[in-house]
Order: sequence, then structure tokens, then C-alpha cells
Amino acid sequence: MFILKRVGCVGSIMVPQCTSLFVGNFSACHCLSSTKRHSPYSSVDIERYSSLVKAVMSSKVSSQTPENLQEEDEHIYGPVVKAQNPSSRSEVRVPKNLHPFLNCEETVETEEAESGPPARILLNRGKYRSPVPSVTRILQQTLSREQIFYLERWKRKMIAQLGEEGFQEYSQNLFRQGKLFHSTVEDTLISDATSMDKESSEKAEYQPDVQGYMESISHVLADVSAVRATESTVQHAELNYLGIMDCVARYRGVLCLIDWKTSEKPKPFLSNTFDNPIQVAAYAGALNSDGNYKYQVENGLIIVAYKDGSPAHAHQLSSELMLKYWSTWLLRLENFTEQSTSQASSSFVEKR
DNA sequence: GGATCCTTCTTCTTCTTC
Repeated sequence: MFILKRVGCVGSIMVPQCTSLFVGNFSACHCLSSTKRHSPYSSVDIERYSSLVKAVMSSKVSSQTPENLQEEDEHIYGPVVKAQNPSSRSEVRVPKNLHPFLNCEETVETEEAESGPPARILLNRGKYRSPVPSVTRILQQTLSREQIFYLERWKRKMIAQLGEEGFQEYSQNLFRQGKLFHSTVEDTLISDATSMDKESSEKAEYQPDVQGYMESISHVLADVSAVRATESTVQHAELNYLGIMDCVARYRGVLCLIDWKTSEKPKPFLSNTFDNPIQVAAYAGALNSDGNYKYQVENGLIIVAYKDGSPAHAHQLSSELMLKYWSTWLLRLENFTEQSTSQASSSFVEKR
């Protein structure tokens, strides 16, 4: 098989640059192309230029072959992760335990008093790792092979650019900005909820690092009302997981579980947000089963804020979408549980 | 004071033709 890579120009002669398989067999390649249509190659005096063609092909200008490209890729990005075959991909996996998203025993009570400061239930954990895993830990430990591959590749690229220390600094800075942004949003929401004069906070001065992000979400904040909870712990007793949700409030009149995000890249589509919708569904499902909250949520909202102040993207998750992501969450939870049990049993065997 | 936990982010691209 001959693979035509690109057409280069040498002097006034058009020379097809093929992979190494092509070298020394110009006529065969020529025949392939001439069967389709009359091309400029047909007028090339093959005998006369064969040495030139060989010289060009053996030069170091284009020494790439599929073999060394793969080698190079493996060196830079690690071994190739093969995509799933279409038949297995089309199979729709359904969680074994299709737990309801809404707690049917409780009535969906959303009309209760919505004034006063928002609830904030702090995480109260023991001294050592609790047997209840968190949403973040579960999502991190059940990433797909594809996600792990792209994340690792990105990390290697960044380290190549910034160096190990530079990358550490860069990551820490992203986390620091994210945390600062979250606490600033929370402060703003609490002060808006407790203050009668909402206008005053709209002209607030923020720390330079979050000024752009706050500007970015200003149009979203204008649509947020009746904040019921901020940075509050939710726990699903039956499914055994917990987490800290960002916010519950009305967005354009609809009660939503809101997750604030910062991003360097624009994320105009929900698909750009990776596992964020699953995270939101996981928190909402936990909240709906958690007796500390006297209401339930059926909708979600992911707000992606940008440092340059450009308008944040707001991805609203309808109740149908939330159910879809709830189902995905249940699968991830199942995977996590299976992993934990197999790890526990293997360490038990090792100890014995 | 030290250790631990939950978060905070990061991925989905690369060349052919006008």
C-alpha cells in the first residue's frame, strides 16, 4: 500500500512525497494516480528524474514515516489507547440499581419562605478518612481510559513547556483563583440575600484576581434570586456518598443547583464541560435524599466564568437532562464501588 | 501542631484547498 502524504514542489517539477514504502517504486504509485485522472505526474520523465526523486525522498526535509511517527507519539504521549469498537459503544449501559433521583416520600416543597440568609451546612468529618466517599473522589477514580489519556497528554505537554516546577505553580495558581472566585461569589450572594439594598453590591470592588471573573458572571447574577444554600454539604445515606455543593438558588425563576466554574478556554457548549453535569446531578440527587434540606431540586446550572471578563456561559440542565446525568452518575458510583471492593479483597489476600 | 478531607482545575485537533 502506498500512502500519499503531500505534494511538494522541487524547482518546476511537482514531486509527490510518499512514505518510505513509496521510494524506489515511483512507477507503481504513478500508475495508481493515473487510473483516476490525468495528472501533472503523467508528463514527468520518470527515468530522467528518478534519481532526483530518490534524492528528495531520502533527504532529511521529510523523514517522517508511520513507524517513526508512532514511535515519536508513543514517546511523547504514551501508548495509543484504542477507541472502543462501534458495537460496544452503541450498547447503552444501565445502572444495576436505578435509584430514583427524587425522594418520593418527601413532597417537592419549593414554595417555603425564601428570605433570610442561605443555609450553610459544614462538612463535619472525623479525624481520619470517612468511609463515605466524596463526589470528587468518585469522579476522579472512575475517569474513562480516554479521559486519562488526554489528561496525561495535556500534563506532559505543559511540563514540556513550563518545566516540572512551572507546572506545579501554574496548577496551584488555577486552584487558588478557582477558590478565590468561589468564596467571592458566596460572599456576594450572602450579602445580597441579607442586604435590602442589592444595588450597593453590584458596584462592589473585588480583588484584582477575581475582578474579571465577577464581571464575567454579572449578567448571570442579575438572574439569580432566592438563594437557599451556599457551599453546603449534601449526603446520600442510601447510596453512601457525600459532597459540597456550590449553591441552590432560583435562576430565572427556576430552582437550580448551581455550580460555579472558572475556565481558561471558552466552554460555549455543555459538552465542553466534561464531567461537570454528572457532578451537578450527583449533588442534586444527594440533596433530594438529605433530610437537612426541606426542598428538592430538579434542575441544574453550570456557570463557566472567564478571567478576561467576557460573558460567562450558563448551561441550564433541565429535569430530563438531570435524570440522564443521574443515570451516568449511578454507573460511575457502581464502578467506584466495584473498584473499592476488588481493591479491598486483593489487599486482604495479600495480607494473608 | 500535624494529618486528613472536600474543593479548586486540567482533556475531546491538524492540515488540505482555495
